[in-house]
Amino acid sequence: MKNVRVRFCPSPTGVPHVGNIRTALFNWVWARHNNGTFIFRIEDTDIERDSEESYNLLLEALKWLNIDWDEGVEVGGPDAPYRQSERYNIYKEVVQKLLDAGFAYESFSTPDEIKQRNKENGRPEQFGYDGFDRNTTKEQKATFLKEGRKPVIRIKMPDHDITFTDLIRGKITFKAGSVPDYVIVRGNGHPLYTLVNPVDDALMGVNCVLRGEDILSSTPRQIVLYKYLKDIGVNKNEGDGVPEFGHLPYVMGEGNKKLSKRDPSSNLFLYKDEGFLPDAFTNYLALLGWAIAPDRDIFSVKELIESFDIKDVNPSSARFDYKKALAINSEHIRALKIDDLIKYTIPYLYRDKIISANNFSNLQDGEKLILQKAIPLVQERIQTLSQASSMLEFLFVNSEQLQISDDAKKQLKDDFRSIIDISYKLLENINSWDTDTLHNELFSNLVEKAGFKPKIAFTPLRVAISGKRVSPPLFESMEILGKNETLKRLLKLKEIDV
RNA sequence: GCUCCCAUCGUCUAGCGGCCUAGGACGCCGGCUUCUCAUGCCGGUAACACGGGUUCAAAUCCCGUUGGGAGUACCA
Repeated sequence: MKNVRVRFCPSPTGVPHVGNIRTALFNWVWARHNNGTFIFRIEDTDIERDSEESYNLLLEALKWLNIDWDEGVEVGGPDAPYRQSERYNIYKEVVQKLLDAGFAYESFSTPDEIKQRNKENGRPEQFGYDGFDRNTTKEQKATFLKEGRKPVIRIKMPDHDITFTDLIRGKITFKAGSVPDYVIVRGNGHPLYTLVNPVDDALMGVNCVLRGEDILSSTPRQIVLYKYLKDIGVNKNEGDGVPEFGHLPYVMGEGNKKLSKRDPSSNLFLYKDEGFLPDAFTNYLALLGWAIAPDRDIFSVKELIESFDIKDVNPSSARFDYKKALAINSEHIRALKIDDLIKYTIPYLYRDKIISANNFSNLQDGEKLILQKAIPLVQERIQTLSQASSMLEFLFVNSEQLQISDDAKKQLKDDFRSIIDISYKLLENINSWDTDTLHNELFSNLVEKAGFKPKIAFTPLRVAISGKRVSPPLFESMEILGKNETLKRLLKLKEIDV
């Protein structure tokens, strides 16, 4: 098998987008599956919109999902630099060669003139450029330059059909004449994406291009350029120099629209902040357009890499379903070993000011102990890591700080004080303070002897202990809090106004 | 307008001519378990867009229609 060389080449604008990152993921997985090379290049030729902040967010995004790269920004490589803003000399040279070979030409027509000509010839406005300047003579050129015109540079498109085999969609043919001669360099000398993307892929020997289907229709013109680049000797790829293409289906948002940058749910960091596990999010992303088996959809990154085949990717677009993503995340959380779950949860608890440090070893001993006992209690109850904060907060405050929610107060029936009384007297005299004893004693006294229904008996205790209507298991929570604190909380509830 | 892509339950998908009275997952609705909430287990709901072919046989192949989407920039 040939050495697969794929790349991810975003332009650093805005915050990392779920659809974009899915593209990065599929490239990365395909590289790893084939023991190939994953290149990370930055396409920052749009001075207006690109930002350094956005670049850093891109790094952070890939780091979060554990997507690493073999060549590219930060790590370097044989084809450095990997930021296009640092490669202008290269492009300048390539353009000159294309011009010399007659594959590209200077075009002096202004947009208005093109529009005007289309109108005069009865062509629709969207027809685009008409090839008018292909044969500009030296004299005409001199006149134009004297007029102060600055030409753009266009690629000469051939007049035959262009066919390629898409890895995901099969054979695709574009009719001759459907793609006009397109601009590769602006009038001000600034190279455009249309040039730099194929040029860098050619120079870096990228032989497999996996990208969103939104650029499917620009593939024919790129194919032409790859061939020209091969002819002028700036294309490392074998054969005619054209890489393989695979156009990934869209990730859709609400309605039938591509998940847009404006849609808040497209922001990758939303999921990080909510506490999606990186592997779980990767799992879900991979499910958008691909399946590991007919009857399974939970898998590890390792399994993904082993099983992934770009040819199995579904060509139709997929909707991002938050609830399904949540369900996948929940399953991953439940499958975690306790120590790992603690490790993953700590940053969120720290962020929410529940605990005092950002990693386990810097925590106070008491906090460590609580976490080790409490995390198993919430493992089956949280769907995201950040949910642990609100669920566990009551274990990290004292009885004075504990808030009793209105929702919890509503659960209290008239006789709750007597239940608290009985419980208090009972618990006061318990010496072995563990879950089983607490359960047995409270159950036999409140339910069996006093005749309360379990739900009636334990609700006031739950409210007293957790301050909430819903909490982790009651007796376990009491054990973690300890006798002293538990009794204080019972007293506190007794004196509350409802 | 022109070019190109897409089409199985509400959603993500399995299916690549017979194993399909279409399988799984999420969601939703019931039930059981139960100290709340979850988990777990059991059950239910629900789809091949339409019309023509090809074939002994079509969700699967071909054509058309309809519907969705993208491109048609001196953005990427």
